[in-house]
Amino acid sequence: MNKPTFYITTPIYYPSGRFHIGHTYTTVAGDALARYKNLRGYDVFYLTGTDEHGQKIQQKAEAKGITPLEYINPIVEEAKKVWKSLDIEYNDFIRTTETRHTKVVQKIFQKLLDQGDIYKGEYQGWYCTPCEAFFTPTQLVDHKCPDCGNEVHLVKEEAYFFRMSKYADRLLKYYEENVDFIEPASRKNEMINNFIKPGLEDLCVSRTSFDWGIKVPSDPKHVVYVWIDALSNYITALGYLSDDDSLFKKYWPADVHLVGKEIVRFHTIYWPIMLMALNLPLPKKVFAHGWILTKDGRMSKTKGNVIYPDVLINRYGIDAVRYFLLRELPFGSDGLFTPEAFVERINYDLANDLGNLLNRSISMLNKYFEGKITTEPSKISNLDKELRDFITDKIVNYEEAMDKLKFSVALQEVWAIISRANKYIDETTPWVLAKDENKKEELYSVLYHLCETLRIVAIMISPILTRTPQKIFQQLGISEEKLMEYNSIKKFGYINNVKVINIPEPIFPRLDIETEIEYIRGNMLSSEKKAISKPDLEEITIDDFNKIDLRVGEIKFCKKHPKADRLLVSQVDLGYETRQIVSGIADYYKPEDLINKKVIVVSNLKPVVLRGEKSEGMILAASLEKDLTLATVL
RNA sequence: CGCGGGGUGGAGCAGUCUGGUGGCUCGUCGGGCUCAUAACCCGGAGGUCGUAGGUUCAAAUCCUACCCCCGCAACCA
Repeated sequence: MNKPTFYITTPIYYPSGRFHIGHTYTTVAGDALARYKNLRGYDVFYLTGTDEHGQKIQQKAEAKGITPLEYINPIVEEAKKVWKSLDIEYNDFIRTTETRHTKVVQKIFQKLLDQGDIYKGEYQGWYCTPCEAFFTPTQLVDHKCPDCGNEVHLVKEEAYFFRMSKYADRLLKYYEENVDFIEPASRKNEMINNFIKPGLEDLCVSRTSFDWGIKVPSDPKHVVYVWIDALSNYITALGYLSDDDSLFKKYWPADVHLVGKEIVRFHTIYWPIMLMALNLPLPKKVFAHGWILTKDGRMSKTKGNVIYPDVLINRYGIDAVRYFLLRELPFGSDGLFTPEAFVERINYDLANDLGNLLNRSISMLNKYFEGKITTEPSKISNLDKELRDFITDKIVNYEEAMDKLKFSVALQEVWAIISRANKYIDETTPWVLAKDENKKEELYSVLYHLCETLRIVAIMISPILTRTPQKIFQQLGISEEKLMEYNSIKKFGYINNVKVINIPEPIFPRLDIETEIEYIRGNMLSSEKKAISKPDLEEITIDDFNKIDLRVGEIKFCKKHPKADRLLVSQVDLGYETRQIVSGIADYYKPEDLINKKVIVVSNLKPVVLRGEKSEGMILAASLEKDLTLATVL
């Protein structure tokens, strides 16, 4: 009676803009895993949600003159719509602005404070005024600023800290004892080498610089910073420390936290340590997937290469999108999205291999047996047996891959079956058998095996393709529940007494490759235009503008910054004096190109020191996509 | 010497831990079939497995050095 439980989470997403295919990727993967585990008899809980606090949202809302919630709500509604349009079946959607979350976060914070894991301290640091930077004692060189060599002084700013270092050893031990905790394993080494070995620093867990957040109960001028606020959603959603914590008792610890590789650190260091401090069991696995890249690198609005899921869903359907995401991109490493790959995958795999297999099988059954499968065939040929053995074999591989979250591998295994079935038709040549009345039984066996294979395939793809299995069942004339159950694929020969549809309909129409590539490209570009036409910034007044003093200056001398890759150091003659200015343009200009150039300079910008070089002003430049050009004067 | 990932037929990837036929998808060339969505099936061509050394009977795989690409970090006044 008691099913084993399986708790899956996605990260909670930050609703500061439209959700793109990257968000979709994680969420679809989680959904596929949830559906798979469900099929395999687990009691699954799948959680997603949104992380709604923080300075950025506060600023965006202010810029529009609305409250943060007024700003967020439509985005969240939109996100839920997208998930619905992808058949994402989450068990809960948590928003960090909900009371069930904020109340518990306050309790957690207070608890950690009471037991001494969180303490009130200062942004204690040795502050270098010219550099405007804090340094730890170990970073100082001869008690002086490591960058500029100036005197530093101790500065304090009130904040709350979490004692991370206290738990470092326990964390390493947990890594050792649970080798599968972080996957892929390469991420684990990265965490250990980069962050744990050098020594964990206490983590600043409150802010006073903005107030859109959960107030620290005992000290309301502080808000709880993102770490505790966002990460704890995984337990607050289950009712931890609430009146009803039955879900928490049932499902915690999580079986898998799905995360992008950019947030591995938070989930494999901060989060486990928080849980240790709360004396709770740690999640069993944190799985980091890669990014979806395009030909020219990461997706970004300014590059105009962002893909939004709704564009693809509306034109190609849910299953095409879900299939592509989980088939084309190896889960765990970065993958490439190209319009070509997308369209070709749909045509070759879905339309040609699977769709056509269904189509040809059904039409033959109609042609030769009035569309009826009655009983199991009495004689099994060698070819039949080969097909059966092949399928049995592939099911084993499929399960292994799914259990390891290797969706693309799992789908390959299923498609191997489809491919084998297509070959089986060639080998058995039903159209030849049909001409010989004595081969009637043999012919029946072939069609029986094809229908049964299609039934098995439909079940195997059901975690990933949510609509297609129903279409296959419907065309095969299968309506009995027990013919759709997962365990029925383990033994060949379940199907009987079905009458297939009279005229098969293509479940994936073939696409015209060129047309569709154009279409997708067009939609990637249009997002670029939107990004440029709508700057999301506050207006300034003429008085604000007049504060800026712009001067034309001539670059007399320029060199590479000795300690920074992307910086150039120029001596700029402003007429009344020569200034040294540091600019982040080394990727675009060589020092010698700049000499004698007349540029526009912000002359009254506060001087700072950048990696040891003083900079007294700013040289203006304009950038579009990858290019950057200095604003020069002829 | 900051950290990590990667360099495999024209394209995109697997294989590397546990040395011993270099595999998959697409493209390309040729053949087969006609049940089917001009789909499906078979075969061929095409690879110094980044470079140079080393270990070994044997290296894409192990060791050493180097080159190149991509992220992160630093940093863009």
